[in-house]
Amino acid sequence: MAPESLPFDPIARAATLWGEHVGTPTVMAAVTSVMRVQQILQSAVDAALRPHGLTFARYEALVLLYFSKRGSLPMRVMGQRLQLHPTSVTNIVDRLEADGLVKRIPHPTDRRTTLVEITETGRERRLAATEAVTAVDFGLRGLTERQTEALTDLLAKVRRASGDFA
Amino acid sequence: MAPESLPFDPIARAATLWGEHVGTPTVMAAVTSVMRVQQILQSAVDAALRPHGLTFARYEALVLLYFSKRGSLPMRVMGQRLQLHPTSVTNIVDRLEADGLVKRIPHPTDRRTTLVEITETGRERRLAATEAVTAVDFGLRGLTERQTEALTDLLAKVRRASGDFA
DNA sequence: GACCGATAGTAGGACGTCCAACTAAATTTC
DNA sequence: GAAATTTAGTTGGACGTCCTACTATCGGTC
Repeated sequence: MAPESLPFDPIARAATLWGEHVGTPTVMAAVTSVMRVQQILQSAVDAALRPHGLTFARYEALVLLYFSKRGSLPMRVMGQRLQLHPTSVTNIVDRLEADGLVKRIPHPTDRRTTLVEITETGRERRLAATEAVTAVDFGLRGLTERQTEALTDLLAKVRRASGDFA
Repeated sequence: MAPESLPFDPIARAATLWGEHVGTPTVMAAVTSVMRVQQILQSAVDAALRPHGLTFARYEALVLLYFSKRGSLPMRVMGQRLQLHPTSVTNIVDRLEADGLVKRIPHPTDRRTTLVEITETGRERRLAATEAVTAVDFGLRGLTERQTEALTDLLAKVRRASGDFA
């Protein structure tokens, strides 16, 4: 979240900061923009979730469990779905569990595996939080449907070139 | 950084996770993509900088000071330029100072203000780090020049709609 | 059936970000 | 000129992310 209103254009800043030193200014402007927009989106969502005692990361985990068939998933699978390091999953589940929104239960056959199950409280919390998140529309109101698709397409190219989509 | 290769497409994931619940699936896909690409870029840059004992945040601060007229700036100005909370600036300057790359000096007329000055060591470190960063080209190799500009334009719309660019 | 590599999860630590609360100093107001 | 307000920066705490290292367990292989 920007700490104050910003009298400085970060794209101009990119040019100032980097000039011809790193790739083309064009590339730097794009990099800076991605970083900045991510920050904007993250802030908007987190602000909407704060009254509900959730962060975006924990909310995503909650949603993931909610839509799972049995309402529970192994931690490993959560990490894959949410693109998170195993230790991050541990962290998030710790906090969700402390709030009573999920609980850890042993896997019936594989004793290495821990299942995380959403609780009734967790389901209620997800519903309330979703309403809050829906209201902000993820801060992407600046784009038309078509432009939103174009943005996704361009980003997909980057991700493909970087070996995302495994 | 993705902890492992990812057998799961986060865009499909967005649809799965959110469905019609939050805005349109189109919007969610874009949000997810922005988040993910930011992560990719951040990881690529940080990996390039790690051998030089820097993170992207600290590197940006170093570059900012390097290109400043006097080689020094008030912390407040650094926060504005880098879009950071004052406490983040304190944190970053603490670490840079501990590494001898910058030093704090009092402002000549305003005793509230602390100036941060890049040291000779800091200048050398910036040079080496910039070479490393240049090599990764910021992970945006998947786009043509024209596409890179298009990406920046789309993101600029989002930022404008969110009150960025103050 | 005993080893041995692969897999699931956790512990501890580093880092960057933010917020709330605080001190010190400058500026504005009356 | 004194009081109130604003501004600059720090401290302490919360959070999410990652990495390295570790334990426990599973599954092949011999």
